[in-house]
Amino acid sequence: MPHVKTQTIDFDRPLTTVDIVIFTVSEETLRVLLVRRPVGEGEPFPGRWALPGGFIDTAKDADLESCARRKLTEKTGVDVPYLEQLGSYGNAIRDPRGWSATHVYFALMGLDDVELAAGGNASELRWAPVHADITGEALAFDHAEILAAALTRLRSKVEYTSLPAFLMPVEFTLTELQRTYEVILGRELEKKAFRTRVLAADLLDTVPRMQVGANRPAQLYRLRDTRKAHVFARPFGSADAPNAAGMRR
Amino acid sequence: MPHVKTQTIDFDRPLTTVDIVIFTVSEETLRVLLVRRPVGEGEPFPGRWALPGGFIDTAKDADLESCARRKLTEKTGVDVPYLEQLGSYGNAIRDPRGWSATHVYFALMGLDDVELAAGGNASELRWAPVHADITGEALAFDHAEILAAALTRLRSKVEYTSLPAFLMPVEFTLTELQRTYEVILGRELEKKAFRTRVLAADLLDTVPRMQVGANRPAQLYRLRDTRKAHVFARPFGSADAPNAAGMRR
DNA sequence: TAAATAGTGTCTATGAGACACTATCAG
DNA sequence: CTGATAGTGTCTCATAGACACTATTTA
Repeated sequence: MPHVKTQTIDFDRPLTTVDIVIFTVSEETLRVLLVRRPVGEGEPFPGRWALPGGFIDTAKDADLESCARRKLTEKTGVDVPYLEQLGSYGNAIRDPRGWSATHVYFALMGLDDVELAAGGNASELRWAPVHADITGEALAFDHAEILAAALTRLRSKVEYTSLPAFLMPVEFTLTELQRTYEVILGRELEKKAFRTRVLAADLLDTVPRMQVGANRPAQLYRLRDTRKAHVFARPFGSADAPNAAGMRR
Repeated sequence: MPHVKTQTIDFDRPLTTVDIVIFTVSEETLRVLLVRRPVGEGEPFPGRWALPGGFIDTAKDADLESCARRKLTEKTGVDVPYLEQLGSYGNAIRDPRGWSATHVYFALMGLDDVELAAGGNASELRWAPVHADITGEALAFDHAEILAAALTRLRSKVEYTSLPAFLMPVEFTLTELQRTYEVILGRELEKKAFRTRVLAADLLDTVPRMQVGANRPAQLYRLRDTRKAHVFARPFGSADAPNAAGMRR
């Protein structure tokens, strides 16, 4: 009898969910994890792609964040290194079942060791590339709008934080990290300025190995603090956008 | 019969509220609006001070933000110039009535023309000064924690945005604006650097009047865009904290 | 006149941007 | 050797910080 207490409250309770926008980078492409909506009786948006998430289980979830972590672990099989709240979205029309609100989390992960183990059926889960117009895709609910907000947040924070380091495999070179910045920002950064800043920030530990290839070997690094992002005093610049900070949230 | 549809959903619905942290500055003091909890049958935290807010009215509120605006207008009688989402807080224990989640908004307003008209009884509503230890006060629910988060957000954004301009009366001098920055940041700023930055940002319109007093008159300004904050490329500095940006959210 | 606050001139230090330069590998 | 990418030296420019200076009012 889950609704015994409801009568003591004067207002109807909105449907409440938690959704997660989780990004990664692979093949020099920013990607977001999507799941396919189930097809069934009374299911909204059957068969459409959606952000991972779902209803809060008030019996199992102690709070919103652990609900988000639970859902992520169910999908990716790993404990994500970076998780923050993006915001919440609630209105009368986003869910055909009624007034609903979703608490949205924003997560980043590297892709070295992970397979999307979950669910069995791989067609139900995919790392979708984030093209320029992905926010126009026919995602379920208002998830296209939420994804757009997450992208804005990501791009904005990448301007002045070390967030891209959370999108890397465990070990990486400075050039690879710079490429991740460039992929997200959609512009090139100046090599010397980038390296000076990142190294001065003391974010990275060198690992005593080099990445070899058909050229001069590159020093490998790994994140020193895998839980907290670094904030640079100034945004990354570029030739055309000397003050490209955008709205920082 | 508000709960007819509930049986189609497998999970219990958390209680859902919207709360607002609204700041202002008066008498060189940062203040937050608090309301007294009602005393009555089944009311949690009776008589305690709390952030303004309450249940979503799914019949009247089209979305979360309009719910927040409705509650603010009920309390302050004005349309607040700055409103953004702070985040959401939900867990099993914050409300004795059950698993609950609140969507929290962050608002700023100037105090020139406003009386707390609402409610009639003035003892139910107050602009509480934000002292160093206000977050230890015995606010209702987890509102002390939410207030602490809002303060962190405010202080963080004041380092690199024009947010304090939204805390000013309609017309103000540069020195008064600088004082507001200093009150919030808890440290003094360098006059010349402050003025150069603010004027270069092209945020303000001069009004063709001066503020007179027992000294040289000061130019009066007003905000050019009363809806959008400006983001400075670098944080405001100080003697002791050349890189005092903190975590920007 | 003094007191008080408004507002400016100017020097220095810091770090980003540009870009050419050197370094070290495979083949 | 060449090709390719890693990594550095160094100059210029913008702007913050410091702080002393001038400006304009009332009493």
